[in-house]
Amino acid sequence: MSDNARPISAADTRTLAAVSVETGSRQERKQRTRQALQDAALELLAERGFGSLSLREVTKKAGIVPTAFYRHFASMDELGVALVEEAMRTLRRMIREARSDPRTSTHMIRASVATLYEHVRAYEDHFRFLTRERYGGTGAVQRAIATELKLFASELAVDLARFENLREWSTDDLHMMAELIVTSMMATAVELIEARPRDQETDERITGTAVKRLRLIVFGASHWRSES
Amino acid sequence: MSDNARPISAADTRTLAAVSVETGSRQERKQRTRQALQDAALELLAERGFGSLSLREVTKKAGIVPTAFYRHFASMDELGVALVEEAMRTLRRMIREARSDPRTSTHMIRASVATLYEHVRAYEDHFRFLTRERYGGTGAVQRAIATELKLFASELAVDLARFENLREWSTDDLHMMAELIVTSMMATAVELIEARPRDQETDERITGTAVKRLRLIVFGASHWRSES
DNA sequence: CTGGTGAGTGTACAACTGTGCACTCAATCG
DNA sequence: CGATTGAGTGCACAGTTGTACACTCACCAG
Repeated sequence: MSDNARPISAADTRTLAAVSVETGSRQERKQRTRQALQDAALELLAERGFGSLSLREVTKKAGIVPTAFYRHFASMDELGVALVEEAMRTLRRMIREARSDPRTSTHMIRASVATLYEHVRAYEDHFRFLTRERYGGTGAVQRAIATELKLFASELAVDLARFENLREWSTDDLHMMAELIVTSMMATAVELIEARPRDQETDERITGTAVKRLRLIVFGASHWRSES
Repeated sequence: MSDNARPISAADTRTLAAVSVETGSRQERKQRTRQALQDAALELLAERGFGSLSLREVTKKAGIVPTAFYRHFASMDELGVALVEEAMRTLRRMIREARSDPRTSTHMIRASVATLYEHVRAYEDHFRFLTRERYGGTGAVQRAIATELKLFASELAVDLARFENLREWSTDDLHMMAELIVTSMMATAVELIEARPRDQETDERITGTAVKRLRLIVFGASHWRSES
């Protein structure tokens, strides 16, 4: 493209690692660079897929030399799995919060969407990563997300089983409904992240649609008649 | 260009292009190589994301030299957009078929899922590409898919407006429902493509869940009460 | 028949890729 | 305390990347 001498900024974009004052025990510092690698990757993943992410880029942004990467992960795939775990921890924290005050279904939906909204805005990188790589990913990363998300849906199914309208539902049907809800929430997350322009009005339109969508699903559930 | 000991098979994996007998007019042959490029990309995309796809790989598989790529596309992004259009043509053909015999909602759902199933199996590459890059993609490709899919949902919303139960729905709500249906169908497509093991039983389980899911949405719609 | 057009070729190059190897030197252990 | 460990360094290498440039030569219009 341009005729600049430097192709890519050298090391001025480092995240943590060596730049941070060298304090703490050996283990602590190792843990910190490991986190720096994950942070760097997560940041780079804002505009590109995990598949098109190079080891060198990540280490450069993290502020370490390429070969030092292997002190923390055996491969990029392993980094990816670590990212899945980190992001899923965020997701689980979110559902725990949403679960903390059980009310009537209508208010609960609104409260849940509000909780989702706040978590998406607070942890955009995590949600972007999960939604991007859920289908777009490859190999270990995609598999890890699929597994975790299925587990996540199972937990939700257990919660759903406590509602009166759903008392007579089969486990399979509860699972189906839980997965539909999870997929809907992931779609909402994508819409929030990809939203343009980014103003209050747009956000309210998206969350409003999300509420309607969930309400539609719940209404469907209330009037469900299981048959062949 | 003789007995070079190259690491990767030279040109034995080519798709069409130069390998096909050189017949037809100039335009026809150009069109054929263009298609060969798209086919090659689509095939490579079975196991990797579009972002991590190199121009050289594609041209190698298509059976032409790298620099010849630019005779057909100005960039990889342009190839990507062409792929979106090709895949969307398949999607539209599918919905036209599903729309051809309108029946009662229950039977229509079953028929629609059957149509989806057949098209997914017949054009796996197209569906895999769309579902992968819908969220996982970047830049022009993701935008193109989002636009096309939104258009697609709009068409579906018009169809939905014809149903009696939905006569009084607002345009926005119909849109919301249509998008929910589209997302559900895309999820079904992913499940079918990613299905392991690949036997009749698994396929039936997936399509069965798809039917239930859609039925749940439609039931919800029937009992919907629009309010604040 | 003749000249121009343009799809495809071959060579070249600088940038970037993953990873092997030998190293430093501070934190930790016995 | 001295010995060991292991996170991070620097260099090296071969392979791949996008694309610039000059080219061939079958085709089609005149």
